[in-house]
Amino acid sequence: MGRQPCCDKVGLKKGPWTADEDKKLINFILTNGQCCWRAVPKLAGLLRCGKSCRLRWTNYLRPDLKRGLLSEYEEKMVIDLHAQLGNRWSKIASHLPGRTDNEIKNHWNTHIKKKLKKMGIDPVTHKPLSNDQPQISKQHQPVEEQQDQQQLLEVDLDPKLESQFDQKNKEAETSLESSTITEDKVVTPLFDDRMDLMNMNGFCTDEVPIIEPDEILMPCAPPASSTTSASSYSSSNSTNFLEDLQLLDFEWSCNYDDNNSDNNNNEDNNINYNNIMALWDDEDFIGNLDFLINDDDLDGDRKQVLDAPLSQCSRMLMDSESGAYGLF
DNA sequence: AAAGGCGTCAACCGCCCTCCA
DNA sequence: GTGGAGGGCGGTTGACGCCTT
Repeated sequence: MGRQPCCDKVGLKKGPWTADEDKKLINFILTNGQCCWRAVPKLAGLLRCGKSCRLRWTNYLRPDLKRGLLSEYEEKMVIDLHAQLGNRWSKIASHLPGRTDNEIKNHWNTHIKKKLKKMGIDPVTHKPLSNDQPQISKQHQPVEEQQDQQQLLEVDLDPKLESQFDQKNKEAETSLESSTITEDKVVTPLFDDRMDLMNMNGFCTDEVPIIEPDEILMPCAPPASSTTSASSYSSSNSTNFLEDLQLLDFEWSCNYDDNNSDNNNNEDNNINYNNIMALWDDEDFIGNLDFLINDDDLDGDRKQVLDAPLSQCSRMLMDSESGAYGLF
């Protein structure tokens, strides 16, 4: 006998999620947190497999997700990490804040693979393609492509950081002869040092923890005017779920203070939770969610917002017991 | 304007791993 | 030690939109 299916598939809905289903799922997770996924569809009133709910949440609805194309820097990180880890997309994703394994996998297959092949690099081995395989001879390769190829091997750094990096790298060279991979962490002197420097610069990288049920990061735009109300925005000027949240009349501070971990106070949590629930009851908001689902034409400015470093994030915590969200 | 090709990506499938009774 | 449940992961599929002819 084969393994039993993860759920009874009879009568279960498949295919694209509707805004209403999204609402139900988010509603449920905001209320109860991420618990047993198998029970989620039943409790949330969804005709979906638990697995489908988990995927929908982790790949699309999670509030800390970045949307839009991978930045050049992220792309280079993916290539670098792929060279070390292979197709371990979740590991790679854990190094890229706000990106999912599915997103990275798709981007790899649709963009990066072609890019590397075009430049004569084998996307599997990350070595120059052998002669029997079609490749562009370097002699005949356009200069700019040769430059691209070189740049792919190096992650761009802020010039201010470059000198710091050089110094740190020298130290690293003395302690580590070569890159090594451990079970859970890529140990690449060059790469990790760059990561350290990025952290110094306020850009969160390195080991990005998988989101815990009680800890969710919210990218944060500059503090919105407190006069903005939930009912005053429309889908026409709102392209992003996260942005929309920030436009609302919440007392959400963007000045996240790590030492302020005491902020998990229930009163604030309840206030914010009520705001969020009110938000989900707002039909415009669901409209925006639908817009988000079909969001495929972000303009440059918005993409910048989406790519904003996590240093600009406020931190949204979900009380693991009450399931209520609170914000620092 | 219509048809076909192509690219993209959300979602599904099935295997694997971990945990726990 | 063993088997089942639940979740994670990587590969694949299919719907949809855009582009070309």
